[in-house]
Amino acid sequence: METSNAVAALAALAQDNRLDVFRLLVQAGPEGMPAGRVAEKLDIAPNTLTFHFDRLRVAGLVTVRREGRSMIYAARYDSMNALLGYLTENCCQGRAEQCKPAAREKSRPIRRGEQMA
Amino acid sequence: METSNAVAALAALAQDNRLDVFRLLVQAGPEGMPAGRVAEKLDIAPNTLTFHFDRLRVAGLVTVRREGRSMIYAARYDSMNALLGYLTENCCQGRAEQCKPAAREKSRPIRRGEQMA
DNA sequence: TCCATATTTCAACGAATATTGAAATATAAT
DNA sequence: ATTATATTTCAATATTCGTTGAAATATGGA
Repeated sequence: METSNAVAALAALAQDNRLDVFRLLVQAGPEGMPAGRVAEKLDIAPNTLTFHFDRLRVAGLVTVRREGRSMIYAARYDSMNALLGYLTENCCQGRAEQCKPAAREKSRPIRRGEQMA
Repeated sequence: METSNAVAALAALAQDNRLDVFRLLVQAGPEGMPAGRVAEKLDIAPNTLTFHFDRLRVAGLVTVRREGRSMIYAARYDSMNALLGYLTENCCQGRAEQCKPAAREKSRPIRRGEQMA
């Protein structure tokens, strides 16, 4: 992933409504969810939602397909993975461990044989 | 990390100059780099750079300290890690593998009358 | 066909953003 | 004390952003 794409993806996610939308679509799984149901669940006006879906779509983070009267949006897991890869590569000197401070909180258990950075 | 913090961090990185600044600081290591050197390396006006440093600092992504006449900015690896954690947790259903194309089941059209997740 | 449902398009608006130039501040050197 | 260096502050500006309401489009059902 190139830097310009990373900026686009970050910008797409850097808005509370859009981040909520994306998280909901991730939860919904690969089959996606109709726009109306997203609007309902997150209490966002349909036209506002169209605006945000568009941002996510242009940034490559979601796909759309029509199913009858509904437009079904789905998260693009591959794009999210590419973004995580970019951030790990460029903002952690290539290793996620680089980002972990020595005295890290107990956000997750430490597995056997794991390096402590 | 809470969603509002994630949005703040994403917004801080969602700008080409700022992403460049952060990447440079990550490369620079824990000791950081003086503002002037960042300005020089990235060819950004000093006052513009102050604006961007501020955004990164408020978002918790960098620290500053004075060293003589210089202000030395350094990347906060822990914050970056927290952001990566948030994204992995909330946008990949808890596993980075979820985001890899190979790991997800092939998407199929939804049949009429089929219930949505 | 006519009507209801689902979503998008469009114009408008205030708010936030990124950049610039000029002036201010803080520290160091002479 | 004066001058130079490093950075910030401030006001101004153009641009982009997020939301709203009204109207348009697309599909399905009676």
